[in-house]
Amino acid sequence: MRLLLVEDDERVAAALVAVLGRHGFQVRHARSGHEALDALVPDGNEPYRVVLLDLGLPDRDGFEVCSRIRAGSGVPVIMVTARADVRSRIHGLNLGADDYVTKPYDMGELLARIHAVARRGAAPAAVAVSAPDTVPQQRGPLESRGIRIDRERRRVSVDGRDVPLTRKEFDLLALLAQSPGVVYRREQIFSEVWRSGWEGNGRTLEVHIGSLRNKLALPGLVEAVRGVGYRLIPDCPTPAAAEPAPSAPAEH
Amino acid sequence: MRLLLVEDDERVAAALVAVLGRHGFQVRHARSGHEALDALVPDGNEPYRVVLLDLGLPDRDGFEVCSRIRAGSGVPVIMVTARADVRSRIHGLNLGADDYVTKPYDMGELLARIHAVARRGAAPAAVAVSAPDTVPQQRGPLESRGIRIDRERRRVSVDGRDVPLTRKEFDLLALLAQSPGVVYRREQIFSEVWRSGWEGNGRTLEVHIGSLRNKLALPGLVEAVRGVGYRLIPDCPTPAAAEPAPSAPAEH
DNA sequence: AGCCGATCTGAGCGGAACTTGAGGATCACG
DNA sequence: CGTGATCCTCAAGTTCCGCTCAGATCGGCT
Repeated sequence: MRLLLVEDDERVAAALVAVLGRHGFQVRHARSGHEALDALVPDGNEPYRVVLLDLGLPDRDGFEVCSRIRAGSGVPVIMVTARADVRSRIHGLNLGADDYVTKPYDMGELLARIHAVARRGAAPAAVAVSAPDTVPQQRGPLESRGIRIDRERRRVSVDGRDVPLTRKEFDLLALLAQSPGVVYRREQIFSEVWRSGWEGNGRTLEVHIGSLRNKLALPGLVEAVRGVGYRLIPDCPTPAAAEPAPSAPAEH
Repeated sequence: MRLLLVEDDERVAAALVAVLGRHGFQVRHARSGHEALDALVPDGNEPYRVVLLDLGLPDRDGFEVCSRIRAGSGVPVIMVTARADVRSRIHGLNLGADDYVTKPYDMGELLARIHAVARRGAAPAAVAVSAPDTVPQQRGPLESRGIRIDRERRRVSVDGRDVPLTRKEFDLLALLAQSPGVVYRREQIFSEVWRSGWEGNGRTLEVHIGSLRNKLALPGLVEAVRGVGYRLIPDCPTPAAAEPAPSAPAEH
């Protein structure tokens, strides 16, 4: 049974490889998200039955890797991270992770969880090769359409112009900007930006979206999806078309 | 989306039913393991998409119920219990539970986990397994016949052309596309696409099917099955050969 | 306390989405 | 070939939902 381990810490990785190996897994070790995505491209070999996504500190990247994996494949993903707060858990699960385990964890439990997701049988590697990088998504301060979002300083600028945002506005934007194009449902937004489990009573969300739109002054950027939620329109004109690229699985 | 809640404490159950209902689940409440097992017997209704197994004190029974459920069905099971020790967790997971959540839990996280296990859909251990190549492809973008359905982005494109769909149209298409070729009964469609098991009064369903057909502009794609429901015609011209109608839904 | 910005709530508006009803087309079956 | 049931289309209603504005409430700061 093949398993893909994504882990940047060599020592942790070595230990895991050893244990997992002893339990019958054939482990492939990827040291970065990029390497992981490469490894997941179908190559005729037996596909991976589960991905163990364990990015130590740069967790932002972990989330991003997860959603990219999800964009092209249905492999079960277990996120393993030190970030134990509920927000992160919910966020990770909403991005498509199948399970979310926080460190420190019990090895036995991790194994049990791996088996639990693996026995569900991965949906057959989903769509063909296509859609490897349909959505360009920078790392670090993410940028698209002239918007620059600095998560650490919680600052946003449009075309160099600094735009002061309130807390909620920023969180909202940061969430949507995580995966431009993806539709975030209202409940999902509430559980990630507000305290989880909170149902917006009034027009709260709309009001904040409204003021966010005003401040950014980029018409059409934040799009409402009727009856569902909101999304950011990515800069590439036709993102949906996604270009099946009939002849060439042109990977950048 | 139907959900089976197994919970012996009336108050906890009531609260959960309320919250889950608000989040679009059609909840059936079983007060005991026995009742739960009864409820899981296939009865022609839409099957449960997930079981929330929350046995407060008589936990012994909880494990047993879980393994019995697993013996007869492939529904995803989430165990919710106060027993937090690693032993119990491992035991529960090894018995076939898909996730194990300990009280007290965060409602938002529970919801996220419910969605996570429901997302991948039950491996239908049910009867209708027949068709071998109609693996319900639950994750990632769906694609067939030049139609690309991206559920995350709620976008559909036909031969690269972006086709804007309304909520109902999209949900309808996404449902049918889950298993091309399989016939979805009207009631089933209503309970999936329209929340709460409300049987459509007028020509609602037909109208939506109509506009969906118009927008997709792929004649013959969405086929009406007289007196039953609708289905998508898969791209493989005729998986017909396998039409011995073994356990055919005898139309009397 | 008093100020001020941030957040929340409620009412009204406009438009998109949904529903309904009637008439015509099609199908299954005698 | 006739008949009833079922499905499709079209053109109204009707509901729902997101947007905006204005005022209320909350919370931090001096």
